[in-house]
Amino acid sequence: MSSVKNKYQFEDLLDKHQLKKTAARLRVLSMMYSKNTATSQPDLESVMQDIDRVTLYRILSVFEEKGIIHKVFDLNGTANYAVCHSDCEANHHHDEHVHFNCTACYNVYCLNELTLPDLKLPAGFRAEGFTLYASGLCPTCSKKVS
Amino acid sequence: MSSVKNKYQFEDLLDKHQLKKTAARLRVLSMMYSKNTATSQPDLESVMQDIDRVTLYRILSVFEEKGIIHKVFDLNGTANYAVCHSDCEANHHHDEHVHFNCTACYNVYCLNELTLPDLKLPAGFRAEGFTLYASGLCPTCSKKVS
DNA sequence: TTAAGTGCAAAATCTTTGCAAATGT
DNA sequence: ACATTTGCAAAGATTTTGCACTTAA
Repeated sequence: MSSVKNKYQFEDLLDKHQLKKTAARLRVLSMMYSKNTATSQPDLESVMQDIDRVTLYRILSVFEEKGIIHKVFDLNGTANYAVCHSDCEANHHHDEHVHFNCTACYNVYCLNELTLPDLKLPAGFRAEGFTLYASGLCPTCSKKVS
Repeated sequence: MSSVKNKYQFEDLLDKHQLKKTAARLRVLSMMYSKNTATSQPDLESVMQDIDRVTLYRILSVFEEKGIIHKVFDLNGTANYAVCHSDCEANHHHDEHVHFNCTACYNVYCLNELTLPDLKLPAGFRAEGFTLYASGLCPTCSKKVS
């Protein structure tokens, strides 16, 4: 997966969704693509202190509507946002993957390469989507402990 | 599973955890055991309007600490609480089961009878717990639609 | 030029904290 | 009687809304 993108690809991405290419949006995109973990509103705020808190809320919100990012809740119930992959459509996300929440650093990893095993639900339940949350130690924190 | 309990069993449960048997706590227990879905703070508030909002927060909080209930977040990131089963210990919950979140009525069902299939994580990740969230239509809402 | 996006102020929620009064044991 | 629990008020935190100013196209 080509998670590394340059400035022009971010601009294209915004174009594609009929969003204006503002500095704030480009910075948010650039930050989110540079990390392999999901980003929360507090994360964004602390990194981009010169951008208004409300603007960040609105950027996350419009990116989610357009299907550029998707939302995932961590162990504390805080919303974290991660970039979507090509098969994500607006409001119909391919979030059927595994999220890993580290209990030490609280980072949320999207493990896109894993597929969920099939699962039979009790009679009457009609499942449309699945998300598996795993929690424990991520590679980085795992090293520090052992 | 004997999810139906009477007044005396709730009192025993509180006793066991060295909690005083107050009217508010007994009512919360009774409500949570009578449902097969998880309960959110807003749920509780609307049903028990005569009990102070803060008291409900504190009851949920102490029940969770003692391992009487466990927390699960629904699709909207709202905390929902469900009664724990016998193998739940304080701060070490057996929540390795499947949660089903209905997209129509937003109820959260704990499907305790299902076990999670094994899953291999990428190198470096040390998983301690798993929770699978399924979303779709619950039996009740499923009937209404078809 | 003008529609979209941003910043600021303020409102609306949600959650926590402190303390006095009430309750359970 | 005494420690716990509750209710109320108020503080904190988070998220949303309205509107004037700014910016991208």
